[in-house]
Amino acid sequence: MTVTIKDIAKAANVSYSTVSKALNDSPLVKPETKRMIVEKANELGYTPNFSAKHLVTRRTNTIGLVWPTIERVALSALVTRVNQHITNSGRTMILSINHALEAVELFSRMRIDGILLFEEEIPQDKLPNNIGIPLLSYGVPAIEQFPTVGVQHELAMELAVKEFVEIGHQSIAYAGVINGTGRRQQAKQIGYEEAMRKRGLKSQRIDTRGLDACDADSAIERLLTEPTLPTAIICSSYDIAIGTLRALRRNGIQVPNDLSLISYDNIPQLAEADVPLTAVGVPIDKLAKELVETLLALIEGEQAATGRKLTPELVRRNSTKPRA
Amino acid sequence: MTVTIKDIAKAANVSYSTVSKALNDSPLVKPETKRMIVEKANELGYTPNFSAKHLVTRRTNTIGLVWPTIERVALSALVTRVNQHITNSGRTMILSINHALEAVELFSRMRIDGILLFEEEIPQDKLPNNIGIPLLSYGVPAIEQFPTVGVQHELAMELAVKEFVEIGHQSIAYAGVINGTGRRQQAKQIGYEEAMRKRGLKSQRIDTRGLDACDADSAIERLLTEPTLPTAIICSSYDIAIGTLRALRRNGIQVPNDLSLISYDNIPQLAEADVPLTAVGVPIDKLAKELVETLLALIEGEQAATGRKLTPELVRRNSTKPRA
DNA sequence: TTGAAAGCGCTAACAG
DNA sequence: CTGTTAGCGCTTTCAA
Repeated sequence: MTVTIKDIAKAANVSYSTVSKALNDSPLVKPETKRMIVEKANELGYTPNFSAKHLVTRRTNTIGLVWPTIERVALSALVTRVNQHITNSGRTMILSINHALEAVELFSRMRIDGILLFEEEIPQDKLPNNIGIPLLSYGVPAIEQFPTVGVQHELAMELAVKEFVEIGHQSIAYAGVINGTGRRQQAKQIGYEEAMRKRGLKSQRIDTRGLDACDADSAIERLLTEPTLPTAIICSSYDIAIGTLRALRRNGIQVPNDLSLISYDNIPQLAEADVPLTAVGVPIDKLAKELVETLLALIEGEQAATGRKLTPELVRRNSTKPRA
Repeated sequence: MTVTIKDIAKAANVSYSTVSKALNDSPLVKPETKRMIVEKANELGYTPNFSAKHLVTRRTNTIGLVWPTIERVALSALVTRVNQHITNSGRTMILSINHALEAVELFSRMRIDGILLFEEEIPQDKLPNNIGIPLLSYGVPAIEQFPTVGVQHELAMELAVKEFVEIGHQSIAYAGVINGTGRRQQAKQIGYEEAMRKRGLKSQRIDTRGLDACDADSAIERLLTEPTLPTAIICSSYDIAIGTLRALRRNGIQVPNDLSLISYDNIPQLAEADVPLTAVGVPIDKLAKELVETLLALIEGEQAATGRKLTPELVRRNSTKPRA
C-alpha cells in the first residue's frame, strides 16, 4: 500500500485536512505543525497522488506534446526547447509518439491543461472536434479548426531564392518531398515555385520522396545522372541538407565552389555541418517560445494570438557563393 | 463544463452507475439499454476521465519512458520500437524528456503502471529508493537498486575486435567517449580494452568527448594530424560511426579500402550509411521486446527476469576489408 | 437488470 | 490555527 495523507495524519496526530494544508504550504497551519508534518511525510516516503489532486483541483500543470515522428533532427531540437520553456513556466511536459489521433485522445482523457500538436499529415478535421482542452497546432492548418502557430514558409523560400538570385544564380533547384501530403512541406514547395515564377525562372524539383537524410542522398544520386546540374539548391530541411551535402561530397562536387546550398530550418546544428550551412527559417528558440506562450495564453482563457505566422530569417554561413 | 457520466445518466434516464457499467460493456446491462446509453454518450461528446477512473481502479494501463536525451539516432529507433510493443500490449506509453530525477518523480506521482528508464549518467542511488511502482532500467546498473535489462557490451567489443583480428588487423582503435561517466559508454570501452589486452594488442583510444556525429567528426580530424593511423576503428555508436565516416571521407580516406570500420549498435539505419556499416550489437527489436516484456512481468508482480544481459550479434556489411 | 451508496486520495469551504 | 465535511468522476459491492 502506498502512503496517503491519512497515514501521515495518523502518524502526526492531526486531521488529514491539516496535513493537506501543511503539505501545500498553506499559511493556515502553524509553522511548527507544518514542519512536523512535512517531516513525517518524508519519513513515510509520501508521494502525492496526481490523479486525486487533479480530480479536485482540475489543474494538472501538465502539457502534452503530440509528436509522432521522433526521428527528425530539426524537430528534436524544437521539442527540447519547448520542454525548457514549459519547465520554466512551472509546468511539466509529457509526450506521446503515438498516432496523433490516439495521442490527442489520451491527453484528452487525462484532462491535462493543454495539447501541443506537432503533426502535419492528418487533416485536422479527422481529430475530435470537441476535445475539451486547448490544443495548439504547429505548422500549417488544413482548416481553421484549431489555433495554429505557423511559419511564413513562403517568405522563407522567397528569402532563399532572393539570396541566390542576388548573387547571380539562375538555375536554382528545390530538394524536398514534391507534391506530398505534409502541409509544411507543401507550403515550402509552393513558396519556392512562386518565388521562381515571379522572377521568370524555371523551377527545378528534386523529389526526395522522404524526409530522412538518406532520402535526400538517393535523390541527389539520381540527379547526378542528368546531363546538367543546377548551380544552387534549396533544401527543404536540415536532414535533407545533410543528405544532399553527403551525396555531393561523395561525388566530388564541392559546396560552395561547384554548387551553392541553402537549407530551410534555423537550428544551431546547421553551423556544425561539414560545410556550415546558410539557412533560412524562424530561429528555433523564437518558435519554441511563441508556441509555449500562445498555448499558455489559450489555457488562461485568452482567445487571442491565434493563427500567427512567424517570420523566417536568413542566416548566412559558408554554403553559398556568387555565380561567376 | 465537460460531460460526465451523470450527464449521460440524466439524458438517458438511468442511474449513473448503470451508465458506468454500460460504458464498460458490462454483461450486467441489457444490450438495448447499453446501446442507448452509448449513443447518448457519443451525442454528448463524452470523454472518460482518466484520473477519476484511475483513482478507483488503481490501474492506468500506462507506462512512462524516461528519456532525457532525444537527439540520438540509435535511441530514437529503440524508443519507437518500445512504443510499438507497449501499444501492442494494449497499453499506452508516455514519455518525459526531463532530467531523470524529475521524470521519475512525475511518473511516480502519476501512479502509472511502470517506468522504463533510459538514462545512464546519473547514479541510480540518486533516485528515490521507494518510488512505489516498478521501474526497469536499460543499460548498465551502477548498483543493483533497480532491475535492469542490459547488453553484454564487453562481448560486443570482443566480437568486433575478434572480427578485425581474424581478417588481419592489428592496429585497431576505439572511437568513443573515453573515461566518461556514461555507464554504457564505459562498458564498451572496457570491453574493447580487455579484448585487445588479451590478444597482446595495444589499445588506441580516440576520444570523441561527446556522443554526437560532429563530436566524432572533430575527433577524427584531430586523429588525422598524427603521423600514423590505425587500420581499423571500432565506433562506439551509430552517431559516432556516421561522424567518423564523414571525417574520413572529407579527408580522402576510403572505407573500407584505406581503413575498416565496425560500429556498435544494431539498427537498420546502419545499412543505409554512405558505406553500409558492419556492426555489432543486440538487434533493436529484440532489445525493445525484452524491455517491454520484462517490465510487464514486473508489473504483474513477477520478480524474475531481472539483471538480464542480452547477447550482441555481428552483422557483416561493407565497411571492413582484410588487411593485406 | 437496475439503482443506491460507499469510497479511491485529495482540496476547499466552513465551523469550531 | 485545526478539524469536519462535502464533493471531484468514477467503479464496485450490495440491495432491490
